[in-house]
Amino acid sequence: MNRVKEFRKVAGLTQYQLAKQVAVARQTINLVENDKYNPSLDLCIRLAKALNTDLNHLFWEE
Amino acid sequence: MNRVKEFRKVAGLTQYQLAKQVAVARQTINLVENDKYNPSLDLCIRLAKALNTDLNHLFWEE
DNA sequence: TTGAAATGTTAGATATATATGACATTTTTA
DNA sequence: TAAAAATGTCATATATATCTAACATTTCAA
Repeated sequence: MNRVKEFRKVAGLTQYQLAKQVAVARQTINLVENDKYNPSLDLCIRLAKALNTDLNHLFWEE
Repeated sequence: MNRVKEFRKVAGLTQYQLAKQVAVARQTINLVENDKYNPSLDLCIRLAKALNTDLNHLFWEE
């Protein structure tokens, strides 16, 4: 249960736009948002930067 | 440049002990500590918990 | 100052993250 | 409400994280 979708919405981005910004396929964003798999640290960091936040806010529970 | 080695030392653990705690091979810990690759988010979270810290402290720069 | 423990590193095998392409469904907008 | 845009999902392919095993080097205690 990460918060990528939530932060993406706040940033006003579509999955496609976010995918382009972090240089992955749109499907990859979709799968990450729906907890269908386990992204690499590198991708997590790129996502956090693209969404103007940090690792804890996106991926750390409690 | 993550801080896994630093936190592991503070916790008084060897690479082998930490590896066992987070259920990976010792070599995986070694490679992560030396930035030889890109761990999965899941492993990062297990490492943060095992070292009593969080994602930002271990892997977020600045 | 030797021997044991810890760490670094390599090679080959396997599991899985990620890509591409395609299509179905849902949501949004004209 | 129809068309367009966004999202969900599947299949196949590829890159790479992670495993095991082995050995070399460094660190540390007796």
